Amino acid sequence: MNYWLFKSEPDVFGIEHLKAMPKKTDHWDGIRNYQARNLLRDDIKKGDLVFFYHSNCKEPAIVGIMKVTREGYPDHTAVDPNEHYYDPKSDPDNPRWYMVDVKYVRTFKRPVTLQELKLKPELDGMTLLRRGNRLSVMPVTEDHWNYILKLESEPGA
DNA sequence: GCCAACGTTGGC
DNA sequence: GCCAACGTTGGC
Repeated sequence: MNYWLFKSEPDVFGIEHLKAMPKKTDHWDGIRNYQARNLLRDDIKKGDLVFFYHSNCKEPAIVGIMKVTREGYPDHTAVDPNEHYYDPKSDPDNPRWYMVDVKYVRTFKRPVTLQELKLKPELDGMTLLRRGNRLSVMPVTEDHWNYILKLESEPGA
């Protein structure tokens, strides 16, 4: 079992949106970055746990946990011209982009903010904190995962 | 295959 | 709204 972190803009699709979906489940579509695509296609497995991260907002933070319920399969929004993330170069017979299904597990007792994460020497080297990092799907080590859960249980920063 | 131009991400 | 970082595109 592995751990991951997915970014999403709360104004577009936040953790509350996922919670409100039928079966609290949705597909994580729209990823158009090859490195992230490879993770979705090859490495992210059913049962893996994922931090839900709110990006590009007032208070960037890890806000909860979801679980992978279906492993990588072609992202159909890439071949639909009506979709915002339509990619005209993606061939329906040779899918370029992949997605997984995720299910809402729980919302954190409090958001663990980016600002707070940056202060912790225990999290040095975490992909999310790397300068200039723009990956929207990334791995989280087990140590970092457990440490962040511990932070959640402590009083706010 | 190099690299400048351009577009996007995302924190601040 | 600014801008640094970085991925992608396309001319050569």
